[in-house]
Amino acid sequence: MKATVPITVASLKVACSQCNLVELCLPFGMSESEIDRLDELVGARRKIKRQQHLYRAGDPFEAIYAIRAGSFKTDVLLEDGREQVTGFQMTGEMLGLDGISTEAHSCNAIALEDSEVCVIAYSKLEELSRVVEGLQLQFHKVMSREIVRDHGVMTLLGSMRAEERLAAFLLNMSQRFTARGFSPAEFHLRMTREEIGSYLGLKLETVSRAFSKFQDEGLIAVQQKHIRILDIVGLKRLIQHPTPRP
Amino acid sequence: MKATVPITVASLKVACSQCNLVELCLPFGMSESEIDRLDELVGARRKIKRQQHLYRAGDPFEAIYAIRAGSFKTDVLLEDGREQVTGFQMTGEMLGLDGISTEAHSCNAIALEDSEVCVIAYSKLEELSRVVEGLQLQFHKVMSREIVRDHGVMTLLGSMRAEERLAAFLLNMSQRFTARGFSPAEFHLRMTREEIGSYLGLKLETVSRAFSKFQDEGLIAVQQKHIRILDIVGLKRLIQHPTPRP
DNA sequence: ATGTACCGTTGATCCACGTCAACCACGAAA
DNA sequence: TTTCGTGGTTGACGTGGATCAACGGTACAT
Repeated sequence: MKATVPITVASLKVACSQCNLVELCLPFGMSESEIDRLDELVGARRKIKRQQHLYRAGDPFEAIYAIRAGSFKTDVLLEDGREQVTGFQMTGEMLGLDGISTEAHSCNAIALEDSEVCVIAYSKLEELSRVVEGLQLQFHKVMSREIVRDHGVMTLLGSMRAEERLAAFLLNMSQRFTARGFSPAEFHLRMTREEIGSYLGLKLETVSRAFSKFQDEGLIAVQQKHIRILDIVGLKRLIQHPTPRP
Repeated sequence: MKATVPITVASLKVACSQCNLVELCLPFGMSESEIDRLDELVGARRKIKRQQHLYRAGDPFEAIYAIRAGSFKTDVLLEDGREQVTGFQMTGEMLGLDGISTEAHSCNAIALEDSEVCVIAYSKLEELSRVVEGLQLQFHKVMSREIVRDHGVMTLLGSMRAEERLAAFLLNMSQRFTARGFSPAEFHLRMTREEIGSYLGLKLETVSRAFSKFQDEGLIAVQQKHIRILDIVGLKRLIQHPTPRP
C-alpha cells in the first residue's frame, strides 16, 4: 500500500533538490549543498497546455525555463509565412536562452503536449551564479551545448539527404528517450510530420515517404506517431555510408 | 606630423582598454572601470597564418578567442569526408564557445587570412565574471547571440532556395563590414566559392551561377572575390518575396 | 616569359525532392 | 451511429540544384 503524501504549500513548491531530473537539468554536476541553494532560484512552476505558447518572438526576456514535464518545439516565422522549427525540447532541457542577447525572445516556444516548466528568473540566475561555484559552469555548459547541437543541425541541413536526416532524427530521439529512462527502441513522437519536416528542411510528404521506406526495409515499425526501432545499426549505417560514392 | 610611439613591453601587451574593437567585442556595454579590469583577462595574443588551425575538433578546451585582426571559418568534418562550414568570423567576434560543453572543441577553426587573436583563458573568464558586473552579462549575451545566429542559419538552410541563401549571405557580410567601419557596398570575400557553398548548403557551381545571375540582373558586380553591391534593396526583396506563390 | 596549381565559370544532363492531388485513418463532436 | 476535421499516406509529375565535364583566369614559383 502506498503512503499518502499530504498536500502542503511546501510540497507544492518547486525544489531542485527534490526533483528527479537533476541529472539532466541545470543542477547536473553540482554538489548537494550547491543544489540546496538552487531552490531559491526557481520561483514558480507554470503549466502550459498543448499548442499554447510559453513565449513568443518579441516578448521581453525575463526568465529561462526548465521543462519539468512534457515537451515543446521552438520555431521562427518568416515574414512570408514560412515556418522553421529550430528544435524540439524534452524534460530537463532549457528554453529561452535565445532571449539573453537582445533581451527579447527571438523565437516561439510552443507546447507539444500539456506541459510544465520551472521559471528561472534570469536576474536571479546571474546573481546566484556569481556565488554558487558549480552553477556558473553548468549554465555555461548548457548554453555551449545548445551551440554544439545547433551546429549538428546545420550539418544535417547542409550536407545530408532526406533519409539520412530522418535517420539522424530518429537516433537522436531514441538517445534522448533513453537518457530519460524510456525505451531506446519504442517511443511516441509528439510532433506532426509537418513539424518534423520543417525541422529537417523537408516537406511532410518526403518525411512520410522516408518513414514508409524505413518500414519496408525493416528498419522501423511505424504506426502514426508510434515508432519502434527494429534495426538501430541499420539506421546508423545509413548516416555513415550515404549514397555509394565513386 | 605623427608622434612616434615608443615600442616597450607594456605597449606590446594586449589591453582591452586600448583596443579599438571595444564596441564589437566582449567589453561592449561595460563601464570604463570594468574594462580596465578586463586587461587582466587577456593573457596573450596569438598569430595564426592563413590556412592554419587555431584549434581542431577534439582539442582540449582551455580558452576562448577574440579575433583582433583577420578572419576565420569554423567547420565540422563528417566521417565520410563531407565538410560543413558552420560559420565565418571576423574581427571582434568570439571563437571557441563550442568547447565549453564537453571541455573539448567540437569543430575546427581555420584562419582565412593571416590573423591574430586574443587568448582568453576560460578559467580566468569564469573567475573575473563573478566579480566584474558587466562581464558576466556581456559574456552570456555573446553566447546567446551565437545561438540566435545559428537559428538564423538553420532557417536559411531549412527553408530558403539557393538565390535567397546567397542574397542573405551577402547582406549579412555587408552589414558586418559596415559595423566595422568598411563600405557596406564594396568588400573582399576571404573565402572560396566552395566554402560559401558548404556554409549555405550548396555546391560551388550553384554559388557561382547565383553570383553570375545577380550580376546579370544588375544586383551586384562580381570579380572573383571582390564584390560590389549595386542594388541592396533588390537583394533584400529577393529574400522577402521568394518565388511567386499562388 | 612559362609552367603549374588552384579557383571560378559555364554548359549539358540527371535525379532527389517538391508539388499537386486523391485518398485513408483516427478521434472528437453531434 | 454518422459527420467532420486534422493528420498521414501514396501516386504522378515537374523542377531546382547536383553532377559531370570542359575551359578560362589569376597568382605564384621558376
